[in-house]
Amino acid sequence: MNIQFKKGVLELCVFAILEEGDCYGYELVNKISENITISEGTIYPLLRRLTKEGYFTTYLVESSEGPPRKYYKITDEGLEVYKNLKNQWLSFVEGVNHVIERGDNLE
Amino acid sequence: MNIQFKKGVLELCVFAILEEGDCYGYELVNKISENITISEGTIYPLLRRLTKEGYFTTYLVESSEGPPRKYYKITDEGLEVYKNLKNQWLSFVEGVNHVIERGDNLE
DNA sequence: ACAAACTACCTTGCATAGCAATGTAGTGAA
DNA sequence: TTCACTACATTGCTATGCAAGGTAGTTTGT
Repeated sequence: MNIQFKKGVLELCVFAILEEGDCYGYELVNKISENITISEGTIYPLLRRLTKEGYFTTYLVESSEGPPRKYYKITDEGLEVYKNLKNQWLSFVEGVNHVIERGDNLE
Repeated sequence: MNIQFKKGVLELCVFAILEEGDCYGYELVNKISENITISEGTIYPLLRRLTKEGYFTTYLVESSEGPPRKYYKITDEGLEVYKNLKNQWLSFVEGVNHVIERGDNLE
C-alpha cells in the first residue's frame, strides 16, 4: 500500500473510530488494519499529539490479558476538528476524482 | 486545503492528465488547480523525478506567448505505473470510506 | 522607453507524517 | 522456559509538498 496516500488520513480514521466510542491504542491499530495497512509506530505518536492538542482525553483501565490499556475519548473540540477534517477529505477525494476521470467524459 | 492529503496523489493526477495527452508543466499546474490547490514548486520537481525514472519523455516547443514550453509525454512504463497507482488509490479510498462510515451502519 | 502583468521555467530549505526497528512488560499456553 | 500475544512507547529515516526566491520571454499601457 502506498504510504504517501495515508498522510493525514490516518488521523481522520482515528477520529472517526473514536467518535463511535472510546478505544485504546492497540484496539485502534486493529480496527484500522481491517481496511488499511497501519503500524503501531504511527498510531502511538499520533494519539499522543492529538491528546496534547486537546482533541482527546485518556484514562487507564486494567486488563486481564496484558498490560493496562490507555483509553482515548474524543473531546468536543476534537469533534469539531473531526467534522472539518472529514469534509475536507470528502471534497478532496471529489477533486481528485474530477482530475483522474476528466478524460473519461471528454468528447 | 490539507497539505498531507495530497501526498502521493498529485503524482496520480499528473499521470492521469498526461494519459489524455501531452502537456507542459505550467499547463499541468493550471489543469490540476481547477480541482486541487497546487504550487509550481511541487510540480516541476515531480515532473523531473518521474522523467528521470523513465515514466515521461520531454520535448521543447517554441511559444509565441513566453519562453519555450517543455512538453511531457507518458511512456509505456509510465502507463503501467499509472494503472497500478490508480487502482491503489481507488482501493485506498474505499478502505478509508469503510473506516469513516463504519459507525453509520453499525446496529 | 519603462513598468507591470503574465507566461514559463527552475531551485533551496523547511515542515510534516508514516514506518521499521527496537525496547519494555504483563499474560497464557506448549 | 520459551513462544506468542497483548499493550505500551521511542528513535531515526524517508518521502513529498510548499513558500520563497530566481531567470527569461511576451504583451500592454503610459
